Amino acid sequence: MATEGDVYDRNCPSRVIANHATGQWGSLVMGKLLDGTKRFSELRREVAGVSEKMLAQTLQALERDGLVHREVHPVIPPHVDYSLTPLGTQAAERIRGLFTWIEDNLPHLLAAQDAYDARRAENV
Amino acid sequence: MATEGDVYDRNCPSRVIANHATGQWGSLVMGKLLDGTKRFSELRREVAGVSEKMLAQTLQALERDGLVHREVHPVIPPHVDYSLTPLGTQAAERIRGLFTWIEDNLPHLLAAQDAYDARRAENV
DNA sequence: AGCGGCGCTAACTATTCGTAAGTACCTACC
DNA sequence: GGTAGGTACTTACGAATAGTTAGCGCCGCT
Repeated sequence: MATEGDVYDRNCPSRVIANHATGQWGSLVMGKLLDGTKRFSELRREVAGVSEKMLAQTLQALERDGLVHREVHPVIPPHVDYSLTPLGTQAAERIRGLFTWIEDNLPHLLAAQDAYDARRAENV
Repeated sequence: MATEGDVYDRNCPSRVIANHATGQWGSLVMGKLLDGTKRFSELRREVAGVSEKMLAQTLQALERDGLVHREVHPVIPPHVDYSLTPLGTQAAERIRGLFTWIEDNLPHLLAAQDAYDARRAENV
């Protein structure tokens, strides 16, 4: 192995990429793009809560990492398509796996939160 | 389905849990704990770059979500063990999957960054 | 006797993020 | 024909969030 990655090394570039892919907006955008090509404004609407600033910033980071492909159609009004690269698709599948797991196990997770809060309450 | 989770709804509790699990420190901590029970100071050392404040905060969030188990041994000097719950183990496996994928594909990702930077440079 | 390790917490500061507005151009409507 | 709205962003500023430093009480080691 010529290049070795270690996300537990704070100076390893893989750490930065991991932050882009697992960050709040990066992960949600990747997950959405797994459904297919989307326009900027579609993502803005579908990834609820993201601001235009953060969406633009997130997409630029993911594009630089080679996870997202940006295609500009030089028409008026502007039309820009975002899609996953083959590389990005592989990453997105893993992210989506986590999200669906969380969604499927939400009842257990919420129950754990309640139990935790109850324990806290009685120990005061 | 009684309880429905949707990480793309900004008010869904799954969004918060997803942020804990995919956040910079949360994801790294979960990944590390997949190797087995760790003490606070072990995590601090092994998750390079985390501050004590963020580690404590992160562990508390993960504990509340039922992903991490915290066991205090009331001895002096203090001894606290952190481990993954069965629930946390499932989530951590998915996180680890993403990390190892990133580490394995680092050369491709770095190449993509270089290509992107080169494209930017000539278009100036 | 002093230093460092243990697992935190509190106060302060640096960095990041969200909010709101501006850009330049077009379509549709009244 | 003037206003409202949509496209894909960028910029400036206040608010939230993260990192830095210090301290705590107690211990073993030297």
